[in-house]
Amino acid sequence: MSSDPPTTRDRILDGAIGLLEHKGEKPVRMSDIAKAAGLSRQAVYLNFPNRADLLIAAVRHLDDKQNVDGRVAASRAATSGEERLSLWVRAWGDYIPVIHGVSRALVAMAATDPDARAAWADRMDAVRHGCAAAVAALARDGRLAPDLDETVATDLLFTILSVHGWEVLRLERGWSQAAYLDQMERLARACLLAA
Amino acid sequence: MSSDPPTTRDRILDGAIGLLEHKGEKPVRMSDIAKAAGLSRQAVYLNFPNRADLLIAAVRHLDDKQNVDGRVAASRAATSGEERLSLWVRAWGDYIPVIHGVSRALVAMAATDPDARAAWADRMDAVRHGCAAAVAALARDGRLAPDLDETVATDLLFTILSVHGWEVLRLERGWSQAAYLDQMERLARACLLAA
DNA sequence: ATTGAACTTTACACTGTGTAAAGTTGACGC
DNA sequence: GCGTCAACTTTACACAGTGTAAAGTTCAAT
Repeated sequence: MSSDPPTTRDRILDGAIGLLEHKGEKPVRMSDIAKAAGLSRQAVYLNFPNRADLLIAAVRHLDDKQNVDGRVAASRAATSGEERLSLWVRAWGDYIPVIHGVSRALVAMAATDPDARAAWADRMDAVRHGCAAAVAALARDGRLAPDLDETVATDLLFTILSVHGWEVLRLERGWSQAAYLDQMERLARACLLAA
Repeated sequence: MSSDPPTTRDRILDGAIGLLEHKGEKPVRMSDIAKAAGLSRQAVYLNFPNRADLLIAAVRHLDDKQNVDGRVAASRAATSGEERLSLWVRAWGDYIPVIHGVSRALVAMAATDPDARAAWADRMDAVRHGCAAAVAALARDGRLAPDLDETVATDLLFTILSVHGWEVLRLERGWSQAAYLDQMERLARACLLAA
């Protein structure tokens, strides 16, 4: 079952993802990715028109391999709004480490490339939808803080759960993933729940 | 009083800051900065060894012109810990729009340039100190949430008050500065204060 | 034996940074 | 008026990284 050798395309994407995950200091170049996939630089351009498209494909590749949909489905199964909020915070919080490497590269690329910008905006929109759904579930239960409008609450939750925040706490401040998740859940509840 | 014509150095820095403030799409190049200052590209290199140093100087220049110390001093004058937290959130929150343009450029530069990385880390450290002082004041008053260690509380406040968060809410989500400040104050209180 | 796809090799155009050096300009001292 | 010094311009080039172009290799399938 699926023991076929991976396609060149997949080898490139897996190589790129690997490099971006453990990347230090220097940005990952097309030639680095080629080397990681055991190809010439030109062969990479036979599979992807440019760096932006490669990075965008890498994100989608990760989503497939890591089953984002499945992860998120768990939070949709929640019975109460509060439970849904917790599950969502943890589902997304646990997905951040997975996409973090590629995300960094894509965000950096977004500074110069409109396609990269659009692709990242698109993904962040999906995350915002997850936040909106959690907030809506809270509101339905009458558990949303009364002075919070649903849109504002969604924006707040979305901001709290930013990849950037994860990077600061986890990588710069040295928090464990468990501590990160606990505090984000606590923060989300403190900020959104009615007293 | 101080009606001397500005030095070339200052004209370069002011020009760079202006460009970075209203920058759209494309990154600001050395030649753009030169043009803004009414100089040749080479003249810029007579004043700054490289782009990273120019950006770092621009941040410091802004600090001087905008009197960071004065702004922060207000929060130090607070009598209660709670007041200090509010004043700090607002002082820093109101400074973010000022440095935001240069900050973006410096952070982007940090991806490739160790000096830029160090300069930005240094500034963020200063902000963290402001957060730590506010948290310490709360703790002194016994108003810090009992399940929060001072370090964790500082990290949380620091993350909440990230430039990135401001960008998301203010620029992407279209919040007003007043709404941003109100919600950040509310968030900080919800997250840090004892019930 | 031929073909075609996947790949390599070589080479080059382009952008932006940074270096190098010779030439211009104008204020100031004498 | 003359030199000179600093601030600047102009021209030119090295370098990295992306992306394009095209000719050559390899090998499996037909």
